[in-house]
Amino acid sequence: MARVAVDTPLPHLDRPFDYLVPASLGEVARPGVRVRVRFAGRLMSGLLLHRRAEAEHDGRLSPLAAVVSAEPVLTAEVLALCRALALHGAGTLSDVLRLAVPPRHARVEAVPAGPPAAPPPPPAADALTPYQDGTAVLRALAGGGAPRVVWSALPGPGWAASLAAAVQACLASGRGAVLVVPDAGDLARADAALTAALGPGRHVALTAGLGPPERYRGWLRVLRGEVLAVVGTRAAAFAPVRDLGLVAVWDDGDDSLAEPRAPYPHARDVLVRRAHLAGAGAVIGGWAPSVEAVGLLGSRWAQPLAAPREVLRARWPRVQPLGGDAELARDPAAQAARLPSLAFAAAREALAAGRPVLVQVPRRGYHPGLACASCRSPARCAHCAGPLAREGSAETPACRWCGRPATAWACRVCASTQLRPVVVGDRRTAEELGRAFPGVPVRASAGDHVLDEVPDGPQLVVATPGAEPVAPGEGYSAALLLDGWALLGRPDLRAAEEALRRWCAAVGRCAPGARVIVSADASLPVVQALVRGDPVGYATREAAERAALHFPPGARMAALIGAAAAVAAAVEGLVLPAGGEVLGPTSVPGTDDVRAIIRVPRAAGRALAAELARGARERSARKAPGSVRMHLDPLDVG
DNA sequence: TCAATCCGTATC
DNA sequence: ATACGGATTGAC
Repeated sequence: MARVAVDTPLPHLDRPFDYLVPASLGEVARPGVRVRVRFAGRLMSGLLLHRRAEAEHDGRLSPLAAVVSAEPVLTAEVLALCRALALHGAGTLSDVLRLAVPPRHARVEAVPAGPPAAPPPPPAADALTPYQDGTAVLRALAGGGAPRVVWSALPGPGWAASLAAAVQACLASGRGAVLVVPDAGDLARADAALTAALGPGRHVALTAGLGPPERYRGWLRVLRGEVLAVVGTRAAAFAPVRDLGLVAVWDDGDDSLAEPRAPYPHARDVLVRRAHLAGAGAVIGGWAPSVEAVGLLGSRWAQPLAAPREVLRARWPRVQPLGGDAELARDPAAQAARLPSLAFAAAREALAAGRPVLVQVPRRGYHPGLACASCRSPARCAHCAGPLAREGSAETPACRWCGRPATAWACRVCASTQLRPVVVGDRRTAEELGRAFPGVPVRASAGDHVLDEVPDGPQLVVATPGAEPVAPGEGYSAALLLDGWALLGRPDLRAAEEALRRWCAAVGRCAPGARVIVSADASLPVVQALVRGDPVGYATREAAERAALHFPPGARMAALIGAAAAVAAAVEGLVLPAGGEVLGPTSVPGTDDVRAIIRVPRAAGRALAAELARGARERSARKAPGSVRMHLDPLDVG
């Protein structure tokens, strides 16, 4: 008898089914193999979960139609992880398994397994020395322990070597390691650091850019134990590493780590859960760890890993905020080149020393939000604290969560009753800078023209957040972070956290002693956090504030998206946990869909996920018309 | 009384 | 989706 997870999209069939194992398949029908089974009269794919003597089902059993290949592609550890993720995200096991187990590539699979992984060379240097207890973390990993840390990385290119040192220490204990990074640029840097630390051939890099055969080849090498270490983009969080001893994620606040397919697991959550279930160590960090990561400190699941204050102070650049519009208006240089004189001076200084200057400008195309005309805090709904926006040419702005019109609005911070739209920066910045510094080369890195690195020498490097090229040596000598209020004024509850993460990414590319000018108000806590180099302190404060406003992660939210009638019926059929509320539905701009938001106290999060899953099973069992997408802990509730 | 058809429900 | 069972209908 074999228990099989059948690959069906129907939520009410989200449970294992029992099949007889024909004698001819007795040997190959092992746990984890891909199978074909007859299911409701049709031949369907599935994964063999386990073999049992007794069937749970009392009816007649069908035989397995075929074992697709003898490769046990689903390990017990990854199965347990997928089950936990499905439960947490109100999704089906099949949906999560599709994310965890890549499609088969028969030709690649036919190549026999190579020799098992050799032990790594001894560590050459301790790349965690600058951090308080960094050496202890490496020692614990090398000794078979499972330290879990939220890591605030010092600025500079050393982050990749630090992570490679952690992976190397884990490998030294005979266990495997998974490292996840947000994008191809960071992957190349982490890959190089791992090669430097471990030598060639002791790890694999997994990314969609490889193409299916190459990617499957690498994935199989991991599954077969030919390598014990993996670095990759978000799907690599599921890599079937043997004897998992360490998970690590770099820059965990980057939203490319959020999986866009249901049930939308975030690579950080995948890895945290995996470390928890497997008893592995964890390094979650970046130049600015996310509010969610810092939440792991509050619950004592992880310990902070940071440099001592004097090390940080020596390494952190001098950050000078430019203040608000009033200051700009008094500044004649600002009117000339739209560049305040302070920024102009910092750039000139670095260029004169023959060094590159980073200019960070926001991307265009953000949803225009509304802010307080007086203190510029994002405008929030008086009822549910959702973000306000003006739909089309409507006179009265409305809440993007619950849809209530904001009549008689008053700012929560300064009590002003005036609203104003947030101004977003534009592409002319690069040309204006070029005019301000004639003869100095201007390089742009944005969108589909991202530069990986720039050569040495005086130059202006204009980049959108996330596209900052690496500068030679320790980094840029100056950075100008423009249009800060545009980043801060986005109608998104994570706007300030995201602005800080992007600013810290720019700081991370700066050399010691660099000057950083940020065009944002010095009195804002998020700007002070940048000046002090204290993103974790900011995230801690932000988490407390969000809890007071019933925002995630202080509360749990779910978004239900689909046709109006389907969403209404789905919401109607739910029995919400105590303290739960429904916001909306409101229309989703640019689509025919609507979105309802369900918000419950944090303690009721598990109950909410269970109830949403029950609702989905019920709707699919009675073939309710229309489909409703459910997204727990959505990032974009703005 | 039997066969054809419809509808609901389970899918091993 | 598809298959199966039970109920329903219509003809002899």
